[in-house]
Amino acid sequence: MAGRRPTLDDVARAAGVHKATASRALNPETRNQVKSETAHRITVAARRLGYVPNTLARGLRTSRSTAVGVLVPDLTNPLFPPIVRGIQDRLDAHGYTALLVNTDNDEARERAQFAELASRRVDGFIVATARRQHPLLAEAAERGTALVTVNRTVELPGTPAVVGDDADGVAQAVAHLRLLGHTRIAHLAGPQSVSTGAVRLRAFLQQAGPAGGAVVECAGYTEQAGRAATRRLLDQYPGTTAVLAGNDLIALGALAELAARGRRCPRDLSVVGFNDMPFADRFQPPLTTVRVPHHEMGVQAAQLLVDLLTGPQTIARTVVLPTQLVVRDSTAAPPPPP
Amino acid sequence: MAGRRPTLDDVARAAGVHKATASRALNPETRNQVKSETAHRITVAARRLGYVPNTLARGLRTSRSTAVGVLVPDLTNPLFPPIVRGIQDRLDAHGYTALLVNTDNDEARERAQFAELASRRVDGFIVATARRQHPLLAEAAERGTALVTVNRTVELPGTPAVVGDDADGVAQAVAHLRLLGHTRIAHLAGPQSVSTGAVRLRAFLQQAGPAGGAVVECAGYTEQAGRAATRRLLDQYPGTTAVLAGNDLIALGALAELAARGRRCPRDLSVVGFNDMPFADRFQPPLTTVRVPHHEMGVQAAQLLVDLLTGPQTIARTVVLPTQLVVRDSTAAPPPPP
DNA sequence: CTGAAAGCGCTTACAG
DNA sequence: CTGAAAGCGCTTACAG
Repeated sequence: MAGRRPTLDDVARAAGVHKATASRALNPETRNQVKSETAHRITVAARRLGYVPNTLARGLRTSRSTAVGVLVPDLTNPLFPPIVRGIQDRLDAHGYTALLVNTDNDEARERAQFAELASRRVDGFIVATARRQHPLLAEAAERGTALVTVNRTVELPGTPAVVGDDADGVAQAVAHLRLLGHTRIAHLAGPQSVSTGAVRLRAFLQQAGPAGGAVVECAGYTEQAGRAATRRLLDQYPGTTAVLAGNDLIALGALAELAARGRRCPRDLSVVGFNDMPFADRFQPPLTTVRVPHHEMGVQAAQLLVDLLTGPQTIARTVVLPTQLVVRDSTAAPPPPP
Repeated sequence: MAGRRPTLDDVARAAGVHKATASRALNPETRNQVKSETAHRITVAARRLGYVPNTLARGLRTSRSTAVGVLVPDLTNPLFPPIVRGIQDRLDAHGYTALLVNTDNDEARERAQFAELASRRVDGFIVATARRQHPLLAEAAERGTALVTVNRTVELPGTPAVVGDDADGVAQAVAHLRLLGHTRIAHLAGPQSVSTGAVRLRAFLQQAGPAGGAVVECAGYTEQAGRAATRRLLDQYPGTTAVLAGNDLIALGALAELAARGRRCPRDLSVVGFNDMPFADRFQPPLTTVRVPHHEMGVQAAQLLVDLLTGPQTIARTVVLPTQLVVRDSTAAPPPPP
């Protein structure tokens, strides 16, 4: 658009030096290789001309794009903006840029987006779409692609991940419900194809003990799936007095189904969510939920990837971030038995 | 990361042709320039080798990055994910990629991010951070940078924009309140440095008529600013029975201040928001608000920019999208006078 | 400390 | 229809 941007050669000419010298002067890492007086002259010329280095040309030469691909299912799912923001913040601090794509939980779309990112030669990937079994990620890891998963894990040994301590979160939630007097606690489990769904269910079963609690699996982490699952739950296990939802959206579905049946939360049924998504405190009723540090998750994932990209031989770590139950108004003592 | 990706030359060699021919065969636009048998051989070789074209190299040569810079204040503001998603969806359809950055309403940060995008040679910008007076955008427009604003406008003649019909939205909201019987309607105006703040205020004053309604300006489109403004409003204009908030976050602040004073919505005060942000229907109380088609806004903004970038001499249009009042539970008839 | 040269991976007039 | 060559804007060994 702009009428030909000045190049390094333009700057060099203006400063009366060779473009190689200009390149060295303008790069902080090599600036000490040039006489400070010359460097200064070049800097001034660059500023005067409004020179903006061409990152693409630089990347072509160095085979590093300083760009990172970020895969999320859908940015409009309120879970992801804080994660993405955390990623961007930390990436920025290291001079990287995020290339963000949505997969809509569609494998074909995910492959297309992945190829698009690859064609832009991203240096690595931060993946929030991981399923436990994930051929695309397996292939990428096989090729030596730098890869970090966030919020979820993939069952690929050696793939670094940043996740919340979901098991502890479940334990806190169940303990809270027990303390209120609940004995018939059910779990609206998230999809078992995804690590969070599996981990939270396993933790629930462990907390529920040998007697066990009712479990209904949701088709997805959506309000609609949560509502459908709640329908089944209330029909099959009418004695249930408390529910631990796989996430906040599922909890929202439970609240909707409750309302549709003319039952009240928490009077008739206590509901605990998972994630503490934005504005969960403003819902009707304000939602008791397990807070997961999403922004920090993104920050750590970005840091992990940067370490991988720049470090000599960084060990692949998995970072587990603490979770915390936030008690609000959707939980209360169980109703007296009829 | 991956052990040297195959280049066009590798593909050409594998197919026994010159790389120029391979280039033509692999590009849909030039494929007809090569014998279809040869083209097929090249395509097969490319697939076999797992060839992924290098968009950076292509961009260097063609001086088109097929990337677009997108500026938002803060992705975690629930207003923006739908807009960004709309942008991405339409950009994708045209082979463009969005480079998304957050400015945090900080001018220095915005300049830094803008320069970063410029260094990545984005073909144009979609700007959701526009202020009415915006030196950075003025400079960019001056240089001939392709630019579209979304949701807000900048006072730069000839700059295309996609906005909601805010004036009509305000009219609908005020009419609704009037019909309920309200006569003392106040406006918690958004910041006047931003077009939405100014347009909605102007429309409100027009609807309020010569008698006028109370107006308090918020320092920002935030819950906190909304709460502070509500405090001033209730102190100075205790007779107010209904409030039109500059946006939903401001409305949320109003609800918070109300709750803190032990007053109820809608019984003591009706509140109308603006935007219909995600989950506004799940708030306590479900919020009456003016729906703005954010996803569509993003779609249209992306289309406008693509037109600008690819069209011969496209006229700069401004697109105004319809808004619609959504009546929920935060509005009711005014309380009987004491 | 600075310059000359090569090359990153493409595309595209220009020949043939 | 295909090839040879130049060049997009950088960086970086290699000389001097």
